[in-house]
Amino acid sequence: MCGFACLAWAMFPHDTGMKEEYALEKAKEALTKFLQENHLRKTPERYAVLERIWRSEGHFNAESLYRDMQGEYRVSRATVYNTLELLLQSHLVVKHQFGQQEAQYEKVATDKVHHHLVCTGCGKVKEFSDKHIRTTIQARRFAYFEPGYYTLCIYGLCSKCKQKRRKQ
Amino acid sequence: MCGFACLAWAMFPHDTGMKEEYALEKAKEALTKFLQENHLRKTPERYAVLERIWRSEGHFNAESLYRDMQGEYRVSRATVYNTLELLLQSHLVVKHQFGQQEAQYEKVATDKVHHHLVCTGCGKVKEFSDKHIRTTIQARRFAYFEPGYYTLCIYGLCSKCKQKRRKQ
DNA sequence: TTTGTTGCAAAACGTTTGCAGCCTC
DNA sequence: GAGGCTGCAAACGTTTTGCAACAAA
Repeated sequence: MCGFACLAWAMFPHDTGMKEEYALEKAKEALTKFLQENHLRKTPERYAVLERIWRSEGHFNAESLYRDMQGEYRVSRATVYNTLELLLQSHLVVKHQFGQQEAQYEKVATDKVHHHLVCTGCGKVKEFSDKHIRTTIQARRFAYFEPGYYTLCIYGLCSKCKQKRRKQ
Repeated sequence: MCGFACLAWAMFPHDTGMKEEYALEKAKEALTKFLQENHLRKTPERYAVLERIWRSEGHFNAESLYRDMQGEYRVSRATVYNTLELLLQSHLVVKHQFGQQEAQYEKVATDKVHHHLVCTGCGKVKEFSDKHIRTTIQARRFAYFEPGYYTLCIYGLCSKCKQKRRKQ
């Protein structure tokens, strides 16, 4: 048994060939289940946000999500924030706070649990995967704490910024 | 050789009996070295901020640091933020962005590299140490990235919030 | 003397909140 | 029909910025 009782991880097992449609459908089901269990309403806005996120790749922030949705849907900023909070609670989305800038989100659709390299020079964020690190962290148990998900950020200098610093 | 070229970790090796005075003195030396190497000025305000941090324990944020310093020293909020940025760059201080709240800082004085459990229910942050996790992460090398420090946050529910959720 | 650094206050920024009206249940 | 949820805009709190004065080099 994995200490990380993460709905999404369990739902989307290792399957690199998984169709996108299928993933979106599964995500919708998970959201529906979550809303029902918590006696929350199944509003079209909530599904619209979910869809928009599932059609995109990589990191995004609340503002970019809001902007991207204008035109296609009519959803307010407040609803974007509200819905992100719900998706966070249902483990369909993960939130990162890299620099001091705005929060970054990611869908937990694929099984690609990864870690982050954040350059303190230019602020760029790269991803990397390390099975050994992942399993080590996920194997850890806690007496009075139920882990849901984790974020590992390694801060340092990318090669470009390292060179810049040398020249000075 | 450790991939983490962290000034502070190298400077303060495992030594649980280290005198606080000594640690402060070492930290001042490190700051001086950093300022000189980067052609920055050794202002009294910068050393005052360093001292105040070194006399405290645990996490703090910019505002609490600023407030605590009023009376004893006369340092502006802007200088607090500026100096924290310098201490961050010199790896004398580490910065965390837990929830959506303000950033938390910590001195890197002792060798207690630790990880964090963040409760998504009440927002409380607990620390834990795990040598296995630590060494696994620190052993990792990167082709085009020089790691400085890392933060590992495990988000989940503390036992109190877990019980609350059940009752609903 | 030069110019990096300071204090102050205003501005910026992401996020949250209050409220009237809407729509799910 | 009740009240959870929405859009809108104003408010919030943290962090950044602009600028004149100061002081380290």
